[in-house]
Amino acid sequence: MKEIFAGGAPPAPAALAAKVRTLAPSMTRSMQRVAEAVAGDPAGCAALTVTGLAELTGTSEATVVRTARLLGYPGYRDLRLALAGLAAHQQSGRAPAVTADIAVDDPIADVVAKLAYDEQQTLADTAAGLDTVQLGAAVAALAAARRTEIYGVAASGLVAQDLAQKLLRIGHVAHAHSDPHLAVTNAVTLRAKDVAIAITHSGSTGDVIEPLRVAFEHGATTIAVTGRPDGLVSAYADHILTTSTARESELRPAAMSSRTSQLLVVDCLFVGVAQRTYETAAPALAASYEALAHRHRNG
Amino acid sequence: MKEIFAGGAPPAPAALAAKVRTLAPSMTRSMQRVAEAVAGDPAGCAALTVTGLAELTGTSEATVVRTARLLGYPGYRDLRLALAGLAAHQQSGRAPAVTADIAVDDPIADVVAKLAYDEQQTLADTAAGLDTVQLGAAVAALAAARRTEIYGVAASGLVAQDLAQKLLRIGHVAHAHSDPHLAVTNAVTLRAKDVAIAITHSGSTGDVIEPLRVAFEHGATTIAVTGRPDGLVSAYADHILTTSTARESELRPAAMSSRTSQLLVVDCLFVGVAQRTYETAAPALAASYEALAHRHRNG
DNA sequence: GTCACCTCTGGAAGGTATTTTCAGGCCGGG
DNA sequence: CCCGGCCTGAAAATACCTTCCAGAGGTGAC
Repeated sequence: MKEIFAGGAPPAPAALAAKVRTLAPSMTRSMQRVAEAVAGDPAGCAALTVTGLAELTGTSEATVVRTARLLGYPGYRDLRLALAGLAAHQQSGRAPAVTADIAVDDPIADVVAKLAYDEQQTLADTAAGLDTVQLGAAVAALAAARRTEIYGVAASGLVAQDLAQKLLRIGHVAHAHSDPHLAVTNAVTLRAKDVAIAITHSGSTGDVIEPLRVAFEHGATTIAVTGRPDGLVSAYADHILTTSTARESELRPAAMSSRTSQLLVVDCLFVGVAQRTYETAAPALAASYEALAHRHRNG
Repeated sequence: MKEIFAGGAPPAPAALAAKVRTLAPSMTRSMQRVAEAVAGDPAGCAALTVTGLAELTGTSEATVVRTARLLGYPGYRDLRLALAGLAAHQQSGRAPAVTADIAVDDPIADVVAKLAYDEQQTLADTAAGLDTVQLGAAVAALAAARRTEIYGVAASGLVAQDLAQKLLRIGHVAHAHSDPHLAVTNAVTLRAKDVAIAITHSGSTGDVIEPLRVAFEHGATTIAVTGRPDGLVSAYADHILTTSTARESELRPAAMSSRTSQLLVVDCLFVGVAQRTYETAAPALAASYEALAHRHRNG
C-alpha cells in the first residue's frame, strides 16, 4: 500500500482551491470529481454529509474520505470543518457597499447594516476627536459640583435627560431641562460651584444658549457639548466638548448621528464622575438597582 | 439518509457571541458553562467533539446538545460547523482586542476608548442579531398604522421618546409614554390598525408590559423591543425585536449598552417607515427643518 | 420543618455519520 | 488470452451524535 503524503504542512488554510489544482494530477478520476465539487462550492459541500457528497459526485463514501486525506485532512469530518470556515471567510469578503447612502428601495437588511456601520463610524470619530484635557476638566468640575443643570431641546433634550438620569443614580444632583423658559429661570439660581451643561448639535440653538449664558454670568461653571465648537454656544462655555458631525441624507437626519456622538460624550462624563466619586457612587448605583427590583415581574 | 430542512429562521451567522449573551440569562448553569466556552474560544471548540466539549466544560453530552439547540442549531454538528466558520471569520478580521473592564483609576483617555469600543461592539452585535423578517413585519405594521403609541420607562423611556420624535417629523402620528397610568389609559383607546411598541431591556418591566398587554387585547398590533425575547413582554407582542445584551460592570451600567442597542433598532424602524412612506415623509422632514431654522442664531 | 413538585443534569441506549475493510472490476502488459 | 496491479464502491466496523430516562437538587406550599 502506497501512502501519498501531501507535504508536511498542517491541514490547510483557505488556499484550498490552489491545493486542489496542485494535487489534481496525482488524483484518480473519481477523486478529481470530488475535489472539483469541493473547490467549486465550498459552502454547498460543507452542508453535505459524506454520503451526500458521494451521491452528488457519483462516487462512494470511501472515495470522498480518500480525497479528504489526500488534501491533507485526517478525514472528511475535518475537511468539512475547513470548508465551513472557507465559506464563511469568502462570504465576509464580499462586503456590502455600506459606505453608500441609504436609498428608498434598500432592503431592510441593508438599512440595518448601513445604520450600524454609520453609527460605529460616528463613535470612532467622536472618540478620536474628543479633547481629553477638556473632558478631564469638565469631569473635575462636575465631580465637585453642588448641583448640575443640563439644557437641551428636541433630540439633544433626550441626551440631556439621559445624563441627568445617570448622574442621579450615583447620587449626583442633576436635572435636565427642555423647556426654554424654565431653563432660564433655573439658570438664574446657579452660583459658583454649580455646573451648567448645554447640549446642542448646531451650537446655535438659542433656546439652549440662553440658559447657558445666564448660568455663565451668574458664575457657574459651564460646559458645552456641541458639534460646532465655533458656534455661539462656545462664547459662554468654560469647557467645550466636541461631538462629531457626520454627513446626513434625506432618509437619515443629522439628529441620528449627532445623538450617537452626544451620548458617547455624555457617557464619558458620567463614567468620569463615577470614578471620581466612587466611594459614594458605587453604593448609590447598587441601591438604585435594589429599589427597582420589585418592578420587574418574573415569569 | 434523512435531510431535515427547518423552514424557520436560518441557523445563525457570525453573531454567536451576541446570541450567547442574549440567551445566557435563560440558560441553566451547565448550559451557560458550555455557551461560555463556545463564545470564548470558537476555534478551540470547533476542534472538539461533543464528548470533548462536555469534558472540557465538566458537563455531559446531553447538555452540550441542548445548548446547541438553544442557540438555534439543529444539533451539535451544525453548531460545530458554524463555529469553524466563525473562527475563520474572526481570524481574518484579526485583533479581537478584548477590552478590559473600566477601572476606577483608568485615565480619562482610556475611558473614552473603552466606551467607544464597547458601544461599537454593541452596535455590531445588535445588527448581527436583529431578525430582519421581524423587523420588516414591524416596519410594515408601522407604515400602515393609523397611530403609534410607544411605552418605555427610565432609559428606555428616552428611546421611546426618540422614536416618537422622529416619527412625528415624518408626519407619522406617534407618542411616547413614560407614565404607567397614562400609558394604560392610552392603550385602552387603541384598536386594530393602531400600533403599540413596548421598549424594555429586561423584558419584565411591569409598567411597560401592562400597557402593551392592554393594547394587544384591544386588537392593536404590538411590537416588543427587548433584550430578553424570552421575557414576559413577548407574550403580548406580535413582533419581537431583540436588542443585544452586553456585559456590564460596576462603572458601566447595563443601561448604557442596552440604550445604544435600542436606539439602533429604533433607527431601523424609523428609516424603514420613512422608506415606505417616502412620498409624505420627505416633504414632512424638509418642512420640519424649515420650521426650526429661525430658532438657530447665526453668529 | 417537611413534603411534593418541578427542573436540571448526566448516564446509557439508540441512531446516524464516518471510517475501514475487502472483494470485484477495469486496464495495460505479457 | 491470461495475469497483476490499482481503482472503486458495498458493507462492516467504528466513532460520533442524539434521545430517553431516572436520579439529584432546588423551590414553594402547607
